[in-house]
Amino acid sequence: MQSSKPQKPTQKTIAELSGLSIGAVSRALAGDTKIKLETREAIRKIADDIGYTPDRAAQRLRTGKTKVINLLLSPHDEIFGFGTSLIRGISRALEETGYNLVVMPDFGMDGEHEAIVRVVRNQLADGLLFSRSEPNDPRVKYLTEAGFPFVAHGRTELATRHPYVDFDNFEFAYQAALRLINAGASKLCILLPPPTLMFRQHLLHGFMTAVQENGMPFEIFEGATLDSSSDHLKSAIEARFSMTDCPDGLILPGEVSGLAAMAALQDIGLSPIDDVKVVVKQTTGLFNLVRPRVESIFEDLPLAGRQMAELLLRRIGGEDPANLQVLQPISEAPGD
Amino acid sequence: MQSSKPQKPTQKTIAELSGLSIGAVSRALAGDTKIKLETREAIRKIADDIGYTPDRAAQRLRTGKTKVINLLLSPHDEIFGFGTSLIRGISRALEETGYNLVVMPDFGMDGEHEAIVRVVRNQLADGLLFSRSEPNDPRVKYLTEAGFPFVAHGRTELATRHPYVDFDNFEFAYQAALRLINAGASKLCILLPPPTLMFRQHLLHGFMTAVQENGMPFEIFEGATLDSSSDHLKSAIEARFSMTDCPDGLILPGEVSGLAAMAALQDIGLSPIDDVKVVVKQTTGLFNLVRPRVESIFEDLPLAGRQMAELLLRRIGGEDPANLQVLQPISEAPGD
DNA sequence: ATTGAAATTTAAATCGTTTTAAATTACGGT
DNA sequence: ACCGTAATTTAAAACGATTTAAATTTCAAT
Repeated sequence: MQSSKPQKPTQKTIAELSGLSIGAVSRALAGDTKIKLETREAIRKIADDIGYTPDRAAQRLRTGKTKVINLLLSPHDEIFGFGTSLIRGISRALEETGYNLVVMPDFGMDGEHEAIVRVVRNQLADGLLFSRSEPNDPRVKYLTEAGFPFVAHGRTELATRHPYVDFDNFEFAYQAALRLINAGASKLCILLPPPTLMFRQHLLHGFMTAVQENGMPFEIFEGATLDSSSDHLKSAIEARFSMTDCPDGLILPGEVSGLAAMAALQDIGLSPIDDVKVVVKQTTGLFNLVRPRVESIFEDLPLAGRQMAELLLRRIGGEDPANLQVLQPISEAPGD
Repeated sequence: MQSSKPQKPTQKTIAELSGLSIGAVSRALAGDTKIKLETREAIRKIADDIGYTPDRAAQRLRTGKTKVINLLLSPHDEIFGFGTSLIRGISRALEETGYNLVVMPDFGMDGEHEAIVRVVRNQLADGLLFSRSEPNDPRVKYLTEAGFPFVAHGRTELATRHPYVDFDNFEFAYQAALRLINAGASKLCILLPPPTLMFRQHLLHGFMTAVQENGMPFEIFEGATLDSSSDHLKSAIEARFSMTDCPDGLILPGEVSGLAAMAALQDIGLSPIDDVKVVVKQTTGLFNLVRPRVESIFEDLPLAGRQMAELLLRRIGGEDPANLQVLQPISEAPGD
């Protein structure tokens, strides 16, 4: 009676069913033209009929290819849903490729490099994705040297050209400043990421270009960075904007910081519309729902994720790293 | 000169170095007491010295254990950073276990069940996590039947007791209603998830209990659910609260919907403080920064993720599913 | 010394695939 | 018919671990 377990079909099953050898089956399924077209089709059919799917572990053991992409998630998600947005984009690109996405939140900088080394040395993945690049990024250096495929979110200042997807933060800051100027602000201020991060430079450069081209008074916000806790950022903003000479135009390159700053302004009795003009970077639809409504410029994170994954696959496929670089332009899409 | 590639150390390397057989090495590293303590220590030492780590693919092929946990990410993130929060908690629990977290966003309900079946049949993971349980959840049924380890976020109405982690949404709605009543609201309203989702029942039940115990007028919000797009929800709220008999107390069990509702109220000239009292469910620090400040009740998602992973590991370890159930109480922590 | 059971170790099979090298079959040209 | 080459297919060796069954060693008790 009762059949003793359906027994997962393997190439051996197909070999027996077709009377061919396992080797022939393997080649046939791989589409090797050394196998007669006729036999290839016959085998393909049997495989489909019995619902054969190759065993990942066996393939991986034999070939060394893991079919795994690793995403290093930084603990600093200064933007709401940063991780999820990226993940969604990546998964989209990986959807039909047979690749799996493994996420590794790195708990503190301490373990991060160790984690990367482990992935490379133990062949835990075929490629690596990470964000928050630094001018002299040690991850980029290590991976480049090891010849391990990766795509960074953000550029670096390293000499060797490596794969990246970056948002045009120069343009973001430049346009944000222009908007403030057009709105009538007379002294501009921008909140920046910590100096270690590459995109601080781009933001700063874009900002400086705009203020200098227009001869505007300005200041770089001190006392907090984009990575500061909301509490800290909020009190820092309150402190600065309680003073008499405070700026009346503020650029906030992140949603959390945008919200924190607006709360701060309102809590000390300033209007983010009339008293201090605000421009935020938006990555979700969040600011469409925040009142009062402030200006925003959109960064498409799911798109970035998709592009990162696509570049990574091409890199794994052997393409020259120097050609795998994408600079994402700013857009005003609502991002929902 | 130049050594020809460091050659990743395997058990064979250790066997040669120690003069023992591969089998002995394997047992020794596994801590098998059939191997003399002395030898075990010697082997352990060699392994550490040469930096041996077992090959995942080989272990997986031989044992059938993947050391992979699969997370099905739903496209309906009605809460900001739902995915990331959960992921963070899960990763925390998996940190030292050797398990990897693979995330699979399911693109539409169509592919979801297919994806689950594939994971089970192809042994793509040792266990599965997913959210948004339904009263008669097909995933729970299938996985229970297949004997495949899983933990659901949310309970079901199924007869067999299965592992879950759930937030006490009854208590959330109950307490939220009480707060509105205490704040002087005279007619309460709650926004609910779609009828297919289990937690709608809990919210509804908690809400009804509170209004009936206090003899309050009430209504269930119609025209939108927690899963509606922000745009749709916003116009629905605007429509309803433009009418004269509208409620003056509103419960919003999600951050996005909370924000959308507040925007709607403000846009039609109502104050979320004076005109319509609002209570939202908070899962991040978001609402600490939203002005005007409204009441909130906190759901700890990273904690839920950690608990889900812990239960899953215990389930994989063979524990009785019926005992692996956690009901998370509400809390007022700021959730940052 | 000898025996037998317990303690320790080894040899070899196995998981499911890919791939090298060898074997077989087919076929056009003489 | 026969030969040589091209076209197909097969047998067997990996990949690196775990595990069954068998072999060896150890050692207390006679």
